[in-house]
Amino acid sequence: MNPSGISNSVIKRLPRYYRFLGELKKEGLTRISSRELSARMQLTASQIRQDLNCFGEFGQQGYGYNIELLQGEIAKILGLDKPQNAILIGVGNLGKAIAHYINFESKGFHLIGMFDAKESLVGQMVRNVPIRHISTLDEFCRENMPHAAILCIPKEVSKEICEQLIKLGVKGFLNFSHYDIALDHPDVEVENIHFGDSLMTLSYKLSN
Amino acid sequence: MNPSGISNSVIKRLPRYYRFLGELKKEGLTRISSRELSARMQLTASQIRQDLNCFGEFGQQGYGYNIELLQGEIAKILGLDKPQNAILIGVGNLGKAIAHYINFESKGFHLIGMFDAKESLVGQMVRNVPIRHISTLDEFCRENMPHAAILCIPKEVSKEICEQLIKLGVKGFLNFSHYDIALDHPDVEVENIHFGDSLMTLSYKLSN
DNA sequence: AGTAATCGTTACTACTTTTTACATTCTTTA
DNA sequence: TAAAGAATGTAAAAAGTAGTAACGATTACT
Repeated sequence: MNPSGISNSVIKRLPRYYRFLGELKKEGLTRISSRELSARMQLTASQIRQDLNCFGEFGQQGYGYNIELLQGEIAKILGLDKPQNAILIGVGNLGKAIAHYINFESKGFHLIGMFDAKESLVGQMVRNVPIRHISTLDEFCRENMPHAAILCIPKEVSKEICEQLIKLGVKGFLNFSHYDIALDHPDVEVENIHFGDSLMTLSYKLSN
Repeated sequence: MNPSGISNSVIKRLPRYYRFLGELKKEGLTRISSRELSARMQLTASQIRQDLNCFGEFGQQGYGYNIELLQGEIAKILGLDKPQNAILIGVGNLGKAIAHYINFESKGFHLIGMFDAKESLVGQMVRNVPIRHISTLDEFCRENMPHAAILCIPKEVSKEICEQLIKLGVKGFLNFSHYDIALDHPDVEVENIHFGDSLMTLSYKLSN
């Protein structure tokens, strides 16, 4: 169970609900029942009702859910309506791709800065955000107070930068490095994305 | 529980064991006890012993585990010793970064081809692998029989390409698109990586 | 040879997740 | 406007999972 009192499995399903509702909206639908939605999402109707019930009463008996309204509620639950400032550390191949590829705005964040140790990158713009030198991180954070950081840096430098960022008040990390962030900072939230681990897991599943 | 009879939570820990053992090796250590390893990895010793016990008896009473040997065993369990052929579909920002960034060889795979619909990309080389036109996918697969595909394509085209690949015998997917692969192909293995969902989850955790 | 260390393994406990079931409430239609 | 039908919200049960503790057995070390 999460600090918020909602189980992780429920929380992890929320973005998927959000996406599916977006599609239904695109299809021009205005209402849907838990039964219909369950068929589309390959879940049970009761699970959907129970998931939503964690956060409030968004449906109406005899009618179902208003798609637009429900999506809006989920957006609020996810905090998408109040974007948080984020910075990206490490603008190598991966970092650059992430910056180009991900639409932060629609996912609850506002990218306000990018940092790298490589002088030659400094000054370049990616999506109207300038790349700054890592030595200016402290100053930038004290002025702009980012809430979240996306870490696209090698494990070796992760520890130092993480501790620096946590001291500066960063509370959330999207972590692509293999460093185990903040194992003893209970107030820091981390989402890990480890390509390598996913590949090895896939390798396991294919070999067994 | 997995088809293999081992629970998913155990399997997901294997890559991390593998990585930690690699580090210990680098430090010049040759042996370690479950107790010492548990301290480093923030697990309980009991859990480590039980995890490993799913696959065999790799330690010795009174001694502990030989690091090199254990890492080798885990590599075998993960199938890293028998790399499988993989192809990458969609060589945009993300696909290109993945191709540059990930060392497939050390993670159980051998990248043998990349595909895109954009003519201007065709012929370019990334890490000595040529980009081919998507129209040649069928022919290539019939000749080279890839086991796995990394999907870096937009949702809209995912469905079609997935079905094509499954028909061609591809059994594993590393899926970056938001399409729900193979919901009714029980013999197809999928690892999903959804940046957007991870960001939204992080947004939730930061707002609640 | 005896002591200490450490594994492999079983059994237990706790937790989490999902499903079932139904009373309640709303919509719809005649 | 009343009755029938539809679908929710929610509590309680069931199923499934994961983690911990405990201990006999085995090996290393002095």
